[in-house]
Amino acid sequence: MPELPEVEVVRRGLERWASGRAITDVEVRHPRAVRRHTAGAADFAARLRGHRFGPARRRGKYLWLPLDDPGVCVLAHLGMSGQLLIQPAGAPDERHLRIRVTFADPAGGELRFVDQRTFGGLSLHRELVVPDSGALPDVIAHIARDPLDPLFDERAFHTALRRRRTTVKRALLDQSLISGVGNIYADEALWRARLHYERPTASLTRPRTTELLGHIRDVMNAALAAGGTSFDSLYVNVNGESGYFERSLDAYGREDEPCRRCGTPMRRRPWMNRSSYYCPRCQPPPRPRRTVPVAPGKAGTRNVSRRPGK
DNA sequence: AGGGTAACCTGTATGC
DNA sequence: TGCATACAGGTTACCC
Repeated sequence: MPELPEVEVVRRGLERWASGRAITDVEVRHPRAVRRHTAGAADFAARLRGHRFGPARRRGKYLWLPLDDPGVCVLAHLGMSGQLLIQPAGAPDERHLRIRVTFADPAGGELRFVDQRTFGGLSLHRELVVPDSGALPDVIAHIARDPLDPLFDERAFHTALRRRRTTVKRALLDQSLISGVGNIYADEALWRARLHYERPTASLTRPRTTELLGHIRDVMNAALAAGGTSFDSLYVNVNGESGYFERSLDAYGREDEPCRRCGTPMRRRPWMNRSSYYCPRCQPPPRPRRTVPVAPGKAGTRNVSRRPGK
């Protein structure tokens, strides 16, 4: 369950049902579910066995559980279809069960990683203490803080947007600029901010950036309060329950339905091998940044977006 | 250097 | 019914 609110729902479940428990065994049923571990699945299992999970952490869409083996942690990414479930030991195996973790207190259930598309997985890493960044797994050092992180640096984010020569939705999905935002919440926040997804980031003023970030936080907090967004049984919490934020979506998945602000039919456009949903009236496409040079002798070429100061 | 695209997978929905 | 195609909430390697 991919974006920040859904991952946070899972983190809370792990914190409650997995943290503090001692691991007795790990069964890897699909080799690809263990990521970036050259020593292989058997070694992965051996390094977990006998250790205890610490508190559940999250940055953006990544989750991790430190082990009582100091400086070592288990990192999880759900990809497009991954689930972390706490199941009674006797429950029938799910069709796409990839990894099973059993504990010294079996009455508390076992932890299962289930993943239809195998874009997600678990991996084992060193947890580094980065002076300015807190403790986080070494391989996600490039992942930016997420908008719900109290230490998210809004000023630096805005500076980065101004410097980039890209469009606003691309930037929102760039996990090295801001993490946790995916296709759904990007479309929702852009709709709320009345910004077209192809708006150049360099054209955003500081107040616009502040406003956009406010909408991202609002929609994510609202989704979190509703248990996340679920379209089907693929996206569930650790107890297998769906969130119900889908009914509150204003943009995502609403092609041809009336904009909840102005009534204009919403549109869907193919975008980066997926879709963007927007209101053509509330979120008009940006004007081209540069005018085509006029023929010599004509009135003058006007450059609409000359950058201020040299 | 940084932006943009294709690939990694399995399943479901839709149209012919 | 069968078959082909499009699409799905993410990330990465690799083009240019």
